[in-house]
Amino acid sequence: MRLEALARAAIADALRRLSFPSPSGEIPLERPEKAEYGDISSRVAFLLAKELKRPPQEIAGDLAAAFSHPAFSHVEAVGGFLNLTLRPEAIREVLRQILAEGERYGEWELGKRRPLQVEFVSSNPTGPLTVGHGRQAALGDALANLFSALGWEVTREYYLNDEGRQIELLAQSLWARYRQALGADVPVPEDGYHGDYLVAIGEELASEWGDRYPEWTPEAVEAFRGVAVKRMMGMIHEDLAAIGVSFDVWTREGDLHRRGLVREVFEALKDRGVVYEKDGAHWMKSTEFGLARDPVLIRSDGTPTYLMVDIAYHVDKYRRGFVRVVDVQGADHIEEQQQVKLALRILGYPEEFLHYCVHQFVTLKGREGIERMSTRAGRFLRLKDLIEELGRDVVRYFMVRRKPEAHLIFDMELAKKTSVENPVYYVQYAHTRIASIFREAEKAGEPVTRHALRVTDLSPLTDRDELALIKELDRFPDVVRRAAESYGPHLLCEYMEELAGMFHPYYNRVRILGQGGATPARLALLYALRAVLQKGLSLLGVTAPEVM
RNA sequence: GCGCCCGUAGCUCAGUUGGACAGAGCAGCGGCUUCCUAAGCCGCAGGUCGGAGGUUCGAGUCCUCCCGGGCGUACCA
Repeated sequence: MRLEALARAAIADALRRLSFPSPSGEIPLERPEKAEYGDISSRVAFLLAKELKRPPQEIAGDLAAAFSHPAFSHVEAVGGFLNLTLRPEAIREVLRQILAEGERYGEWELGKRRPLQVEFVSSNPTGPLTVGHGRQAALGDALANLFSALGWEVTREYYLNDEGRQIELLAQSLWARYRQALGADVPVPEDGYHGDYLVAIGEELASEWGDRYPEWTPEAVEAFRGVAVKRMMGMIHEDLAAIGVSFDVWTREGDLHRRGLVREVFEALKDRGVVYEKDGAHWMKSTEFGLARDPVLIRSDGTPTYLMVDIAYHVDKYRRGFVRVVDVQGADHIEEQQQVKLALRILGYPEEFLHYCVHQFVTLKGREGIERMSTRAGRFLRLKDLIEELGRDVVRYFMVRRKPEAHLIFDMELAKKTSVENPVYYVQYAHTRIASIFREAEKAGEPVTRHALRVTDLSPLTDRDELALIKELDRFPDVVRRAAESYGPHLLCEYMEELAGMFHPYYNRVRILGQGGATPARLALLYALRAVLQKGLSLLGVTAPEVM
């Protein structure tokens, strides 16, 4: 049994013995920072104070007196808190269980193999991916990994918006570059795409097609749109390959139209009476439901807006059987999200179906001219280039290290020059050191396999750092769960940095090899630690190197 | 104006469902290597948790207002 479960059972037992009521919900537990407060503490007495009409400290005192559980060596009531101290054997038992679970330690079965979708990146094919998309790629992929670990059947999906006005502008921008390559003085449209990346493609097309498209005719639109989207998708695939993210499903906006779904969902909204006509367009009555404004669903020219398609897309997701959908999106989509959620609510879809992981933007520090990135203005740093410069591990780790809803200041110079003090290296180095010990241990004929270590005598593990490490390892499954359910992979970074920060001093102080009976026991501890580091890093899409 | 997010040490940020004297890394200063990788370890210094009220036995955490920053407020996506 895990330590928290142990403590809950013991406290519940004491409550029963005293005929005290149980608090509504779980018995609250904490891991106190100070050693003198024990291994686990509970403020359950505070919760019962009102109901029992007695001061918390009295209740805690009674609980301490009635407390009796073999896993705990002593109990103390301090200032209303109930502080529990575990017996070392109970802590070591946790290690044995971790070794029994092996590489699966940290996984859950909460998802029960139900289908869950993570939609992320979904960048329009109007340019390569920038470092901003990098945050989303790292975040989405980590969340997908985390939900897999919770036992969900996860689908990674990319929504491809390959139609509409932006694509038209892209095509026209490319055509302008093509004309320029042929010596014509054709400017890129002011609200078009000004990035360099279209210049080279324009030149290629000039030499391939010659003067075939002198005017911006419907034929030209068709030709350039096709080429532009194809080439942009090529770049996006390169960027995704660079960061190591791959998708299971690509959904194109055009598919939704062709299936008649957009029309059908619009009609459904109309049937619910939440659509009205004004100025030739169809609007949704969102203000009646408390939102800031009414959005257009169908333009006066009869074409559906992005929002309308987005609503239909989510209906489609539901029909495809997803029990839960997580959309990773930038903060500039918040209003859109409110509108989609409202529409789904009106249509009667369950509230818990759609979740958004909203993230703020990445600011690049140390690169002149691109502090405020804009694909359209051609002012950005390509994700692939960043990764080539810093390495995939550093980029991925940095991108998820901060909570999504906070701005991320990516200090280029720091990320580069601190390759020595970088937190990702700090964590990876802990793994590398353990790997190194295991190489030496094997040479020395010590037990190194899980099979051998799970039956080894753990009683030599009496050092305070050793017991503290085991207690920290015990937290891992909860961290995984919380990181997933709160859409905060940064919690995993924090945890692993803590773990590495406990291991390095221990390593420095305590020798593992050549210590007689203590050696196998310590190897057992390090085996579990290595497994957790591996698992944690892999959940973030970061490697766990054997050698650095 | 309205909506959402952020404001914690010089810098970048953590901080469970409110809890026991506010944490980490970097930067700064001073130490540590006959031994499993020094990409490491030990120590010092550094903060009126943006401000003001309020709720509570207890507020960095919840509520209100204010200040500062970001994003949105399109028949763009």
